[in-house]
Amino acid sequence: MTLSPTPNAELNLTTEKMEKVAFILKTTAHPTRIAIVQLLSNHENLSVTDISEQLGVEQSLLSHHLSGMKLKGILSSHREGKNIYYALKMREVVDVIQCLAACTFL
Amino acid sequence: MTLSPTPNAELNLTTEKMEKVAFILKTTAHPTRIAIVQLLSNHENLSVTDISEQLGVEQSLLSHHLSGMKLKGILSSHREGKNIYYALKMREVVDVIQCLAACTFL
DNA sequence: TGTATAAATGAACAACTATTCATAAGTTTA
DNA sequence: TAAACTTATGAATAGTTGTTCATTTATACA
Repeated sequence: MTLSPTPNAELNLTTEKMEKVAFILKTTAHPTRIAIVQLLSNHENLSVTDISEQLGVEQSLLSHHLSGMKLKGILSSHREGKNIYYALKMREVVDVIQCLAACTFL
Repeated sequence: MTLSPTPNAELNLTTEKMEKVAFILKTTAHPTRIAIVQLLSNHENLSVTDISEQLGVEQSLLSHHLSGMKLKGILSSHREGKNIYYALKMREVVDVIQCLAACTFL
């Protein structure tokens, strides 16, 4: 049996916090970016080429998505030779996606 | 002690599901809309005027936000005399916000 | 019925986001 | 060092979202 994250807690965010939450949600709210999070939740590190091939998304477009997500703190990256490997940094977004994906009515 | 919603489950969404999740995230990803969810998570029903006063958001703008959220299934509404009362329909969005708000680094 | 109140709507515009394309910047290897 | 490979960047454009304002619709009440 499984409990909710913080059962029945009241939501009581400051304006600043709401802005920050909105900011992260906006960064996550795109099918391609959700696919990226999903891939990286199942593979510690992937190069841009790996991701591009897996998702069938063109290099440049993918790069734009990746650098945006990195800038906003969702992903991290490091170079290894010719390749740059991306990893999930803010793992909370996985729970966020999981939570909505579990809605049967979606 | 509290567990995560579905502990360590792998994320494995279809393209269609990713689109639906993105759709809901997008609808939530705005400070005013997060404030609306927060208000309605703490009060079963509120009229547009109530919300407008609480949030200091102008009637027409608020109305646009509310009808969008209703259209997308996040809120419901019913009329009582002159007033229209809104309520939270998709309670999962509270968990989504809660989850991100709990990130200490935000 | 006329006036007041509550909320929705639609058009216009501003602001932001996504996508494409061409090019540049690192890195490796011949 | 030149060629090949991998990724990033920037400009241009298309598409979407947010905001404002004026107007309309619905209801209540004098």
